[in-house]
Amino acid sequence: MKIEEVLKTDHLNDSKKLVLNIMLCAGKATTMMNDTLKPYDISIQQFNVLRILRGQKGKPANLSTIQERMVNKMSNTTRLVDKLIKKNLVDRYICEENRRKIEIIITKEGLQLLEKLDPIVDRLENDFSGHITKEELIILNEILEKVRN
Amino acid sequence: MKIEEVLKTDHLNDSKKLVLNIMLCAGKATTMMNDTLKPYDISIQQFNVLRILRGQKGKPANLSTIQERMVNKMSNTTRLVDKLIKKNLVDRYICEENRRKIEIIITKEGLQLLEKLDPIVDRLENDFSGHITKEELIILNEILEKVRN
DNA sequence: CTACAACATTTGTATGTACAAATATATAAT
DNA sequence: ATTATATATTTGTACATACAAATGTTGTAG
Repeated sequence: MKIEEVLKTDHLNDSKKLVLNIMLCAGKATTMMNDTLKPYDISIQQFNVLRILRGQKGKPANLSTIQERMVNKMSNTTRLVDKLIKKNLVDRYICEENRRKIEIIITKEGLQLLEKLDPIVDRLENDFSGHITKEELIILNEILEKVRN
Repeated sequence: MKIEEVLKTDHLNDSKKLVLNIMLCAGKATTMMNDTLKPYDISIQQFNVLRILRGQKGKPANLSTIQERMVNKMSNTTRLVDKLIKKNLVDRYICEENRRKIEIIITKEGLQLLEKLDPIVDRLENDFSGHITKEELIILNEILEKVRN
């Protein structure tokens, strides 16, 4: 479906189209992801935090480190982590060397949940680019990286 | 900057990269848009509703019509419209033929605000695709439409 | 040692997103 | 006419996003 049909409007220039296409695609990805994660009682952002913590390979992460690496800008990592603690997916300690800092590590339950989710999320990501060829996928990523700068 | 650097992770497959690239680009567009609209005390979603109403060319729109045409799925058009009414940018009436329906029209102030914003938003949209060529822009839109289906 | 700036996190408020339940009105079936 | 069903909107709750202000901690200049 063309952008113009979605918005029931007349001709749009290509720059306007790009912004709308990006937003619509992001909306689609978000919805797919939310629907997939929902049965596991976890939000996209919570899932992202867990993946970042797993990437630490045992080393604890500060709130600011997590915030830096989040895909979407996160303006409230504190509350996000609170929810993960309630679900026993992460633990939080005060850093002994610098008591301003908070150290966060993923629990065994957190790691188990991620292992269960990994193949499910992989499948979803493949589905998301299921309507384009391998070549188009590569071109798309190249141009999108330029758009980001 | 490569996706892997952003996330400080090792190799990612192209499907995963696409989802991340889309989300990062959408985040960039959202931030640019928010920053631009902020001085005018209006959110992206409120701006979108105003544009939809202007597209009606005098005809009133129902809440469900607005909802259909929103770029991002909107699960709460009622409260969004409430805020626009408070700012005198739209008016709301109960439809006489079908009292279940609500008719919403843009006010003169709403139209004036849009006229002021139009060139500013156009510039922003051009900036957004400022790092890619005209040809890349066209290819990008073509492939993104396939991704959306 | 004290005052002050810098840093890291937390809290508060407004807005937006997702979904379910509630309300109100219109249409159809009996 | 009464009941049931569909339609259109509103309200409630939980979570996410954006930003500003507050809190607590560390490092440093005097």
